[in-house]
Amino acid sequence: MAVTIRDVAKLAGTSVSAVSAVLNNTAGRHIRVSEATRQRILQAAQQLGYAPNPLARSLVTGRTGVLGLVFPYSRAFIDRNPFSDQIMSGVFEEVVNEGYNLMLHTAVGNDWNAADEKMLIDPRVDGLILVLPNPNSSVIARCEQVRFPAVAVVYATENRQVCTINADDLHGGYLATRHLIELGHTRIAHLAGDPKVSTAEPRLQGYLKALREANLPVQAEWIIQAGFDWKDGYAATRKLLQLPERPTAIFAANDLCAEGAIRALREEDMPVPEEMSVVGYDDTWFATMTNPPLTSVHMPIYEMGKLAAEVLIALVEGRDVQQRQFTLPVHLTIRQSTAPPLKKIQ
Amino acid sequence: MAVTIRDVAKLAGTSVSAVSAVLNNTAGRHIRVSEATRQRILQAAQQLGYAPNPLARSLVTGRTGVLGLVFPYSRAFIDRNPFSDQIMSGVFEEVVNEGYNLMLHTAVGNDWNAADEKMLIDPRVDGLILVLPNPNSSVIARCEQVRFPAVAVVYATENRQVCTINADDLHGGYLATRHLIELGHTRIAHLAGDPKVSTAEPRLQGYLKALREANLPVQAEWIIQAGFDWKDGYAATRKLLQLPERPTAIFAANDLCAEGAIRALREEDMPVPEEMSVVGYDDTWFATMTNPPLTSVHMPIYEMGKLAAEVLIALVEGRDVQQRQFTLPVHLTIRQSTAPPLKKIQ
DNA sequence: TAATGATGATAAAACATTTTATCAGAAGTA
DNA sequence: TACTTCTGATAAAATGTTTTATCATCATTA
Repeated sequence: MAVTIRDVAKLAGTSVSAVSAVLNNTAGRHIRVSEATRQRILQAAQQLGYAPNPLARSLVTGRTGVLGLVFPYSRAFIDRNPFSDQIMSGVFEEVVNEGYNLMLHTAVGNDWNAADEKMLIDPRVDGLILVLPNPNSSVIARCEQVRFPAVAVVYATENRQVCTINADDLHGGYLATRHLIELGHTRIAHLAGDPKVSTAEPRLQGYLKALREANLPVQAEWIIQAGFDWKDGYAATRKLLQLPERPTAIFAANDLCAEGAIRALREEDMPVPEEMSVVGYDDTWFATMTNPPLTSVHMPIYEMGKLAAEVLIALVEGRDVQQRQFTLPVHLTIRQSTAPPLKKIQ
Repeated sequence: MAVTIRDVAKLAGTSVSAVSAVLNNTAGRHIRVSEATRQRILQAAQQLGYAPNPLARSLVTGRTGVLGLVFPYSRAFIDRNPFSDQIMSGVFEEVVNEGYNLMLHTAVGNDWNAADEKMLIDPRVDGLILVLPNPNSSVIARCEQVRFPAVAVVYATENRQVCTINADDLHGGYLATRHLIELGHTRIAHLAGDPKVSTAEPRLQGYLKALREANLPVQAEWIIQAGFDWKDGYAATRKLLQLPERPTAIFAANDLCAEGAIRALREEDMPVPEEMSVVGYDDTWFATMTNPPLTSVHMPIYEMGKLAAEVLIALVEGRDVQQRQFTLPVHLTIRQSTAPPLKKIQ
């Protein structure tokens, strides 16, 4: 059906190996071919519209030019989280620029079983980019075990064989909280993220660090186990507002969580930022769309995706990567959801 | 390096073909194998942790179990448009459920050149899902020409060989406009989408149809060529507000465009919906996040993605698909951005 | 008893490449 | 002249499967 290398060879009146050498620009290495036949081959290939079969090629070379991108599958995560878009966007940019292709993988549950792992570590891809909430995922261990090229976008606490990429979430939590302190707030709540997700803990630690540094007491009931979804922020804030002693500022787990908080506040007629300051996290495009626009810790998500692809490609191509762990800097983007606290007239 | 079928055969003390037959559950068709050796083979495969090489398998079977998903590459489209997420989410759901894999493709420019087409129509994928703004894209033509299984998610005006999937955008435009008319509006503007995108025109036609049906005059300066991005809605609305005779309601090209409109109105201290009603389009999760939450035409984007994958899989597996064009229904989701016009006291 | 048919199994072909080994002839060198 | 080296090229091996063809063996039947 499709035109093969044999057809080209026949039309050019030469051998299969000569065609292969010419079309891969590898003539002169093992196989020599004269300029005349070179031209004949090129012309024949052009005439037949020949395209090499990547499967056959990969089978013998052991390389496919395809990278696997692994996402934790959850409809919520993919559907309504700008995070996944941006990381994919970054990965894509690099992958396309470097002439690679991208294969998408996912798990139906939260983690992977042995059968899934076998599905991931697969000759069809040269390497894997693992976007995982859980740094102890068995997939990572498996990749390390069989030395399959992989880069994990995850906040890894321990030293790992696999390259890991994360943002400085500890500093992010610190920046957000310090900003509120500098505005004059002393009663600052934190809506913490899902503790199963690796970024939740360092953000909380950053929050605590800033409080300690300013000699502010840590109020246990102002640290609420919320989550990364919109509804988590909403529910947590409602809980917060029922406390006898209310905070004057909220540092939310991420932008969606912050939006949930703003809604709960709006329902209670507490204007943001006048009566309550709110800081988000991630600083995706979504942060500019809320009302008021969110002050948020900027996470270089796009850059993390791009870097992940970059490192993986280096690994795949055999270049040695000296660095094991990459921690990208964060910064604070100040918008209109934060302001000094109201002076209480007593 | 990796364990092959030959290793399994050797350990089981049998032939390669027997192993293949047993592991593919195809024993009895051409090759017969006794229960005893069957067990030996199974045990050997298990013991060695054998996984078949998909490349080699695909090379001979001509099937890969991989579908290609083609997106128009634009950073804006991928980054900040809930549309792409949802369609991908739908495709993913079906693909995972049916045991297929997904390969992501894109073009750096807006369309594809001949070299790109060769890259898309590729033995590595069994078929293509084409998410294209332009129904006249050469990729579609190419797929039709070489009879490569493909499904296009696009509003196709003409009858095509390739299966196309779209939503009833004409009816959507009609629903949005009729809703405003029923609220009592008589001066309704439309911020039209990019005419190069195939959904723009039918939405405009639906708008016109509703106006005609209600015997309302069509005011040319109230139909503004805007676009599908946030900034387009913002700019168009500013233009609209400078007109001597202002409308009392706006039907925007999509939700992002509507949000831009709301912002421009907020800057001019025109509260929505009191002084201006705004209707969006798409009804993604984003529509619930704006202030006020958007009345919007619900597009079954997720379902379109899912259906696209479903149809393509049917095509790939050789089941005959009787229907060529699939048009999914839309409906209106009413929220708080629309209200009756203010009664003018004269 | 010879022919037929079923059973269990294997060898070999095919898939489309790349890579390695081989080979004939020309040219250069002792 | 005889030996080596270089040049242009091809045949064959290898990649890891599935599929087709072939082959014994044994039971069944005429």
